[in-house]
Amino acid sequence: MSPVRVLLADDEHLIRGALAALLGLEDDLLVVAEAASGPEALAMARAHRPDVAVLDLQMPGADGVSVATALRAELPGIRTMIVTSHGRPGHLKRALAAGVRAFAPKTVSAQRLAELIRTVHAGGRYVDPELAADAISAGDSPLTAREAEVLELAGDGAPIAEIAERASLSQGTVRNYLSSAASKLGAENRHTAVRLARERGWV
Amino acid sequence: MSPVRVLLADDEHLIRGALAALLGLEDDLLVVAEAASGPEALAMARAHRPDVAVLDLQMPGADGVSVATALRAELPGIRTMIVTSHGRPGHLKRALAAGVRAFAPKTVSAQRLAELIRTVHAGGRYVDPELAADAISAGDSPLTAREAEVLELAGDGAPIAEIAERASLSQGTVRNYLSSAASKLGAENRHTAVRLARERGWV
DNA sequence: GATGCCCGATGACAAATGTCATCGGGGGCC
DNA sequence: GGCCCCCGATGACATTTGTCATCGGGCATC
Repeated sequence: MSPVRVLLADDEHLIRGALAALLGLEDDLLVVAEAASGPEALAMARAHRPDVAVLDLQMPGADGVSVATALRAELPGIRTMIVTSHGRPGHLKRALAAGVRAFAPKTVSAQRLAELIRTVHAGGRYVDPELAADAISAGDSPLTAREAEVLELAGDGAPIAEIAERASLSQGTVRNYLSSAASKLGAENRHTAVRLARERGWV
Repeated sequence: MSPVRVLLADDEHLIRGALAALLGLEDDLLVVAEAASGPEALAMARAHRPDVAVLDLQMPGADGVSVATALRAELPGIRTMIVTSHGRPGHLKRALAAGVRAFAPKTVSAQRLAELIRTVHAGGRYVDPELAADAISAGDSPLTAREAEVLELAGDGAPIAEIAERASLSQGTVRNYLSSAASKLGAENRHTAVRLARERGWV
């Protein structure tokens, strides 16, 4: 049986290299390409047509989920999986929506990762139980589209005036949205609301 | 010549294992212990007395710098180095103050890391040029001790009243400190001030 | 001993923000 | 059609926050 052709994408050279070396020890796995950024991962996928793409969540240029989305559209034959250090519920949700087949934290062992790659290649799926539990307990976002949008614009601490301008809304409207978003999240001001929404992956 | 005895501490099993495997390939390096948390790293250091401790910056329990500080006090014979994903200027400064001999991002290759371990073992020092440049350009914190403290308490978006209570200060005083801190940082409100200070590693 | 800086506080004022009621338009659903 | 929810807006009001001047105490430095 021919080996599973794997694409590794992670911006940390240290990890990527080490991983490539370890996975290379498995007889049935073959790392055919490596990438250090989102765009590079896409390019490598186009060039090498791997069976499975192992993507880090945070990469320069485009994050793992964006890459997965692009791959799904362009090269649906490639199965994607996400490996990440900080798994937030929203990421998992976004990832699954993007057709990612597996989602695991970097705390798994290389041995386990190799198994996951095989599972994914065989058409299986996997989600880290702990992350799944978090995602389920976080539930769905109670925020409306505009509330989320405004909340996101408020993310870097910008004043209302700036948010209003960037969202092309009146300041009053912005304040109303922020107020209702904060109340839905149980926050006492928009800044904690932003933090909570981020923790739950709703922005 | 006897090999360099190395302690590896990183909470991400995937990386730690991969790293251990790769470094193990080097004839002159010997990974004698691994740890997944700060306290565990300390325990392992006491038990195995490595020559060099390679510490991740962010670990549960105690971060790399704390571990380095503790090691310096308790086992000064162990040379420490920090490897990290997100190198912020303040971390570098704290690390050097803690007697860390090398500071590198995880974007280096395993080969390079092996070299660094040898360098550190030989008594040398190394700081990633880019991180060093950042640290230098970020300069010293213009914040006074209380300003920084209050700014940190403001970190999660807490209202003034809560900050005042937690800092045992009057609300007016808190507002004054936040105001002066924001003005020193060129921010238009405390929230962006917090963000800027964090980016520069001043909190 | 004067000077300067940090600490901690107060008062006053202006500006930003949060909250609420209310309005009109649009769309989905029973 | 009636109901509900979202969108976008306005006005009014209370609260929070930012800004500034000012004060006194402590501490270091020249």
